Amino acid sequence: MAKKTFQKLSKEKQNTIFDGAAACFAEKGYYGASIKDICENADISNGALYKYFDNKEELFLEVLLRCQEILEEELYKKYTHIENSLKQTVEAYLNQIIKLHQKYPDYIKIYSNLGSFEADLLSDKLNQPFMESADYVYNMVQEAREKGEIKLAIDDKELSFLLDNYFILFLNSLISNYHEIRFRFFLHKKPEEALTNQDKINFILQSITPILK
Amino acid sequence: MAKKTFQKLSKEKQNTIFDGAAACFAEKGYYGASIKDICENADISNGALYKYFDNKEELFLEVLLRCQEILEEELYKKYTHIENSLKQTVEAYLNQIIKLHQKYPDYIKIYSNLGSFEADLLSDKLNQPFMESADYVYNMVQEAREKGEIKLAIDDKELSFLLDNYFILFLNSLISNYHEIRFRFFLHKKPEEALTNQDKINFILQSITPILK
Amino acid sequence: MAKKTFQKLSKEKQNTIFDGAAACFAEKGYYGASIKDICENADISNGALYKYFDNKEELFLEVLLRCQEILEEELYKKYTHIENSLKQTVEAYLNQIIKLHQKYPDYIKIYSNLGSFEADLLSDKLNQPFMESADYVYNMVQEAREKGEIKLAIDDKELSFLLDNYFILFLNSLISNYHEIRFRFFLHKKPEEALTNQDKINFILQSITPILK
Amino acid sequence: MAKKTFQKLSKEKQNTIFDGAAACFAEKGYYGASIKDICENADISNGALYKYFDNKEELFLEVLLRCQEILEEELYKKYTHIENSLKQTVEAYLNQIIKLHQKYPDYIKIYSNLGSFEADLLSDKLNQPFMESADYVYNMVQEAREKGEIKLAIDDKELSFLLDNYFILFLNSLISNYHEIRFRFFLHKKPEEALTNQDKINFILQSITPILK
DNA sequence: GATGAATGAGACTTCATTCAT
DNA sequence: AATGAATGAAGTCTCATTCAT
Repeated sequence: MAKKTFQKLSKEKQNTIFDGAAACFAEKGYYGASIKDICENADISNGALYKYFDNKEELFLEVLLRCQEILEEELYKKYTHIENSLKQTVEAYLNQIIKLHQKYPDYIKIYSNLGSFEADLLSDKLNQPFMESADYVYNMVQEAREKGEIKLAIDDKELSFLLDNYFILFLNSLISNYHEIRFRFFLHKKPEEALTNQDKINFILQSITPILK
Repeated sequence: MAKKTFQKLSKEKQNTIFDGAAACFAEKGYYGASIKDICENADISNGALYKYFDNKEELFLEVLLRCQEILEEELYKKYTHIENSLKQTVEAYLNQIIKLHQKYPDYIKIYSNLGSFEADLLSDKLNQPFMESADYVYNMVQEAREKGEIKLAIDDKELSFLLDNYFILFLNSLISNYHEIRFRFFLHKKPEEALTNQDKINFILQSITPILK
Repeated sequence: MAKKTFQKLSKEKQNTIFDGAAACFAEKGYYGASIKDICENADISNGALYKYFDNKEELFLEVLLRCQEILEEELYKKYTHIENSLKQTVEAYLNQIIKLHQKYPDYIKIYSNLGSFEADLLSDKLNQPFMESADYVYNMVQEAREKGEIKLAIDDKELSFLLDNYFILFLNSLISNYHEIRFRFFLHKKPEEALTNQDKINFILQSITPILK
Repeated sequence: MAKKTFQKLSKEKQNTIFDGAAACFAEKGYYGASIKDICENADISNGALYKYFDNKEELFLEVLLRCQEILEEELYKKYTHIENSLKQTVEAYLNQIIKLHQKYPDYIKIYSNLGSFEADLLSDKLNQPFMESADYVYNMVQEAREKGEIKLAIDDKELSFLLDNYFILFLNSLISNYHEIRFRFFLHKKPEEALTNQDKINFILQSITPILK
């Protein structure tokens, strides 16, 4: 946990610091990001950082918690209920992921790489994994079930897993070149053709259509 | 490309070196892995590494190529045809992923993190992204279609994307704590309950059953 | 240019660092001098050096500027006017070169080797070559001409070049074994005989006598 | 001294090796030149070098001896007698220096930097300094004296020193940017004006004219 | 509490030299 | 005799962290 000194700072200042750190971690990863760069990005002195956090690892963990906070605030809180159909909710959710990525690209990049090296390295320190997304999707499916929207004889758990897969890999495609190319492959896009986010959304919506009534 | 000196080594020695390097890259990522550690792991002297590769980056790229080679040899070559039903093929493929992971955990970890920081950093050097998997799955679906196995009114591209999502996220669950917990969540496993790979396979097979005849 | 951190140091500390570096560069040249040795000589930590200068090359250039500064302060500023005869001025100048060499042997050695490998290597970085000496000697001759001291029908440019040759090669004899032996040869000194600086000065003065009235 | 293995090689091969080494030493100095580069330049294997010479230092010393040999063969042997006047001999000698430099630029660069760092470092190993040039010039003056060519009341030793200064600094101007600029300064050449070797020769000849009859 | 200079271990890479083939 | 792969010490430079001000 961050030191008291840090907690006395204004929320605004705290977020400025997290933003600077997130930018560095997103660009180069945990090991690649240097304290010097982070301090410059966060607009604080080298010494100040060590007044706020014990060390680099603690700072990284705090940035991860800030990720969680952002997802909570910007994604899950906004979609507690299905307004219309499941299909529309899925579309809205995918669009919200895009907005989220536009607003917080660095945090999203860090989050989506959680499965990667560094996160595992620190996983024993991260008490509660980020299962908000999964939880949210499960609720989404349950509501749709109640509204009788689901045609296919598929279990709620299975369907929510299936949908969450789309969300995870769509998010990855915003961040990783590899996943962008993977979408491009399955959409049969030629190298010279543009691939828009709307193309990907349409593809996903098309994919789930036969599942729904 | 690796230097001549490296190519003169026996395939066995070459692989020993790749294995040592892969272990380090898998554990700590590109930036976190040190040349010193790599050399100790690979059982070569510090200087020798630089007789074999121009620098750390080239070594990493060569390890990625070795990943590709392993996947090619151990996964795709073995499943060119659907022997029985699509469902059985999916099951066999998932089991093959497990075997592959048991035999080459480090390479698989590196591969599955390709979407991450470092890989993107080097992505312009990686000429051909790893789309073998996607290609393989697409063929799998086409064959199933010809055999009239698919019930759901879903496009080949869409279904193969859906299946490939399972493969990717199943593979991730072997490697990343986060994805393991995610499976656990969707399978409604309690913290004290064990989660076996067979559980995950059954869950996936169950999920795709309504899609098939 | 040196970094701010360096410029904040006291002049004394700055010169201590330059002195340490100069000693190493004088002894082993640019490539031969190691950062480790330089830091030990300069009594600073390895890391500190890189807070002061971007890299070894910049440090070397700064040492060269310090050379220039020393020559300016200790040689040229002190002899702006011919007090007595040209001959006496030449003698005084040669003696001043000796004092300078005694006080700053390392800087003088570096300066006198400016024509050498490394300096040329860095010559595009050295904006203004060290032509102070040449300029000074030219003024010396002009003043002597005005005072009617020159007998020989020789141009000012030619005479000043001739004199500057003596100064350069006298300075070299203080530093380089080769040039010391060369003096010894022309003075017909036997191996067992001592060769003093005064011998060399007398020889030069004797040489220019027939040129003067 | 080079090992027997080296001495068994043909003179041609020996010189090829010296040439390659000289090119490296001339470009980067003793410490800056690497054995790897030298071997590539000399077109021999890394191991062969150590069959021919004990180590880098010995190789460097042998290259210096080759310098001496070249000077001997190409400069002093060709001018044992004054054919015409001293002035013409000086001119011929300066032109010969140019030719020598064109033919053996690397050796000449090394030679002219003898006064520098590395040479001193190794000076105790260099048994006989290179006084051939000085000796040659002294003879030149003695012959001129006998022929009654010298007007100025100057001693042979002094005049030969004076002349040798010209030769040394003219040679330096072919090699070092610093000495080139120095000539430019004394010749009052503007930065945009070209400075040819003939300009420098004329300047020197003009300078010595008043000394001669 | 905040600064940023200082530290020295450790990063990647190159080096002169040795030695098995 | 010749090769060039192997060595590991040492090169320059950066790093996370500490500490005097």
